[in-house]
Amino acid sequence: MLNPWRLGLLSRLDTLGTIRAVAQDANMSASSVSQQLAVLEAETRTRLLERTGRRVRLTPAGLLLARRARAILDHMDTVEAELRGLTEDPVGLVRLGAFQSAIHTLAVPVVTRLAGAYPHLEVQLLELEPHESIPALRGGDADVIITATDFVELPLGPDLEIVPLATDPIVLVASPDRPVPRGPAVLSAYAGEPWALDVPQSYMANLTLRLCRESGFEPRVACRFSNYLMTLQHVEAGLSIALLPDLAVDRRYRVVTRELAMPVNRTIAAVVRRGSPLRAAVNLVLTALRQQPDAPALVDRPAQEAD
Amino acid sequence: MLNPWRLGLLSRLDTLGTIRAVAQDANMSASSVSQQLAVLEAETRTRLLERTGRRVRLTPAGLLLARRARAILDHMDTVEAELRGLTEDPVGLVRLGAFQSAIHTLAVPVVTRLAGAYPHLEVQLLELEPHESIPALRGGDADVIITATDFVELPLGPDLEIVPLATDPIVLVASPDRPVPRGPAVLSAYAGEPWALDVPQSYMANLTLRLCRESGFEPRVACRFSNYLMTLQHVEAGLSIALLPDLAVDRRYRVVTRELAMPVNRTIAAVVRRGSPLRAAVNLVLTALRQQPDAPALVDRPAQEAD
DNA sequence: CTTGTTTGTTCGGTTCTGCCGAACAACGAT
DNA sequence: ATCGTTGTTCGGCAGAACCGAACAAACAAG
Repeated sequence: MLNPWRLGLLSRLDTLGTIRAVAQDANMSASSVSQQLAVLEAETRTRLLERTGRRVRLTPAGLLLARRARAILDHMDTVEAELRGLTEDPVGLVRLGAFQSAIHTLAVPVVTRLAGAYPHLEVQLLELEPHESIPALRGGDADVIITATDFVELPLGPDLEIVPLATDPIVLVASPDRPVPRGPAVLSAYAGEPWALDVPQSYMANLTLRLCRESGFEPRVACRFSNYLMTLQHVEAGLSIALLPDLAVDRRYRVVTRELAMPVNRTIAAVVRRGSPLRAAVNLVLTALRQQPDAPALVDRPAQEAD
Repeated sequence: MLNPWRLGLLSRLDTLGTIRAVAQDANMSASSVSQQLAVLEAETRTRLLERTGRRVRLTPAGLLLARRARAILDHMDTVEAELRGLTEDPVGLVRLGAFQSAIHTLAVPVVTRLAGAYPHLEVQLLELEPHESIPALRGGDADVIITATDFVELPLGPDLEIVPLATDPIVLVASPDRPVPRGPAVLSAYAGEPWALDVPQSYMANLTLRLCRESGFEPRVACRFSNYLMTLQHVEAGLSIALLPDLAVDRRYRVVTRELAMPVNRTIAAVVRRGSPLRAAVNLVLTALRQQPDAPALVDRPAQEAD
């Protein structure tokens, strides 16, 4: 683990030229500076200094590290400043875009919770499907969006920051009156059932068709709805079964859900614009989204350490 | 000064959820983790943790810092990796672009010095004026360029990295046979002299005209050369005086130089492409450029520290 | 309601890192 | 040749970081 204080000493050595000057500038003794730089050399296992005459010069590696050190310290300063700017209480308007099934399971609870706790914060809710939410975010028409993809790593580019929220498994949903065995569902067992599908070419319709065909049958289409709630009603009435994202299954409907024997997971993530320091209000919404109790936690990175 | 080890603990807390898990993951006791996070809160003077029930949750500020911590640690890892990649000895071709007057004062000495010390390193020298060197660098036709501007902060964008090398003062140059008083030169004293100018619309010609006019006279144009060496010969012969960048004045010519009473300085800087890790050979050339003994050192940044 | 387990925090003692001053070695200027 | 300057090494000390134990609080189970 590279120590930034030592990096700062190296950077100062680059600009001031002599160890004594660095020591004076940092209110330390020259011996300490010498020792710390030696430690830095040991940690990085690289010769950074070169004794030439009675002074010291930076090796190519040392000079590179000195420049990079400045960038790192700037980075840390920026973060610190951003953190301080977050102290002020969150006020203003935050426009939160979410796709349909995320609205009532994620967005609405968050908005109601925040509305009670932060009276000066206004959260505007926009229904934006994944394909339209990214441009809206980039164009400044939304401040935070909730989107879903099949991959954990979204190829969105460096101008956007992704905050994973949860994984959303695709589940089989059926009426409790129907004979549905417990445990993970094997699709081929439902080959003869009437299926509720999304509208043609939509994400879920394509996915359902693909999974059914991979299981060896062509689903019998009982209906096509553009709205998950109508699908749920149809299923609840015992008229069909369907594949839906778990998030879309409102628990108020009398339906049973089963995970798939061949699991299919989407990643639900919040996205914000990067670059300018994050507004306190926006970060608050982000935090509230992550701390939804019913959303399964998502481990995103083990944060490896070096010595 | 924000401690990255502590930041790492915070990041792990974000992903693992509980302090004990962090302690186990980091081979520490839970008490230490708790203490270190408390220290982090004190250093940043911000509440990062929130006790909720018998576990702990991150506040909005804490969650923001955890995410930023990951970015910082990634940054440091990247630098470390780059540094390790620099250990291998520098081989290959480095194309160094420089403008005319920088070639024989900066570039050539560096190339000759490196040629002796690093037999596997090949440095190709290209004459590139400032206005054409930047596109050449961006287009991959050069690996390092030496350029000059009137401002220390070059508005080049985030894809290029600037390494200040020296400041280059504009000086008055005249034949030693001419009566030139010692000390800084006041231009109005040379109103009647014959002037050697660069070609019309060139940088130095425009600058000379502007400075003369600001001093209250129109210079009498004795000649116009596109090449500083020809100008120097003309001046040496006693036929004219001229304003030239100090770097352009080859000491082999029998001329005298005077600083200006109203100093005009250009900044000489090296520029490299940012983004991909720096090649060892390129960094070596960069280092050699910075360590030219006759180039006046340039203090670029005091590297401020916070506690 | 009580008990047991889990979680985070506080306290006292130990270990280790970081710092200083002095002494030392090398270089360069007078 | 002498002196001042620069960087490094060594012994000693202060403070930071760590651990284990004890404590407080919350949730689950009996």
